Amino acid sequence: MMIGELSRRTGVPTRLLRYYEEQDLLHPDRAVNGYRDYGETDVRDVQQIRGLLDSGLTTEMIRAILPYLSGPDEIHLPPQCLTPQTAALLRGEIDRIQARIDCLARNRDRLRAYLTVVQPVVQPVVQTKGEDL
Amino acid sequence: MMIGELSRRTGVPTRLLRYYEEQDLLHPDRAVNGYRDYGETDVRDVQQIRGLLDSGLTTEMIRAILPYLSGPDEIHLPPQCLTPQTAALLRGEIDRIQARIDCLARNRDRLRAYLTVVQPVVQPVVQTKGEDL
DNA sequence: CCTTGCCTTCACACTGATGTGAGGGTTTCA
DNA sequence: TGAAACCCTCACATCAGTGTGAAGGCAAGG
Repeated sequence: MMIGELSRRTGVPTRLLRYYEEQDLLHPDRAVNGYRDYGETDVRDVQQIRGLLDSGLTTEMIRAILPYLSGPDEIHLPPQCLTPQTAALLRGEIDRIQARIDCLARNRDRLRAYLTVVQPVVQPVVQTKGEDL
Repeated sequence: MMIGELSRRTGVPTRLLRYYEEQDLLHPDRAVNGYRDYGETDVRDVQQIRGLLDSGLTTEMIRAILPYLSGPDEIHLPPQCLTPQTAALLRGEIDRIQARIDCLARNRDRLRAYLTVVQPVVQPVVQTKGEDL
């Protein structure tokens, strides 16, 4: 499919799809006329990229792990592709993701705690006539 | 305390402390000579700010909620200071953080699954004399 | 007094992720 | 043939968060 369709199907502007290619996250084929030619799997990949970017990962990290996230269930890479170095790299990325999760969870908890302290109970509705906000 | 000490105690460069002030997140007093004069609570505030920034909140959001977060345990502001809008905003942010956590956890699990499939068992320890990692 | 090490403001610059538009080719359809 | 709707590259702009350095004031100590 061409870039416009991928954009429509993912909701991601074409500008970003080109940017992700520039960042080596997507590798569409090129048609004879030079148009990018995306495959079906790119839809999922793009959503994956968006989610990870939004979660605070850099394109660099995503570039490192994306190949191993591609298949939903099926692993297509033969085991010997996983060199010790790659395995170590993956473990490192997992750790970093975990650290990020911890950080986010911590701050989520802080915000939640605050919210419950300050608003212990959701006010049913206004019972006085004044609007004091 | 002066900016240098706060910087040392929080690990945040002075440049950023000034930036946060410019963004209306910190409000140090000024000594007669013009030096910024921070209080003890600012240490916690700065860490708070760092965490929230790192969690993807903008300075604008933080500015909106920080006044309510200042006390470590004690909330001294009356609850009506938190407008319903701000509360909603806060809940929205919490939800978004949660979504990020979910996304990251999902992908972390995938990477782990990939590793365990491809490397079903962690080699106990080196039993041969080579160090190959 | 002079150096050293704080502090001040100002300001330019970079990065990553994005928006936006110019200038131009291609395909399709009327 | 011409307009519409695609596509291309290039490039400048924005935004938040930072780095960095210049130019200078203040304080303490030899």
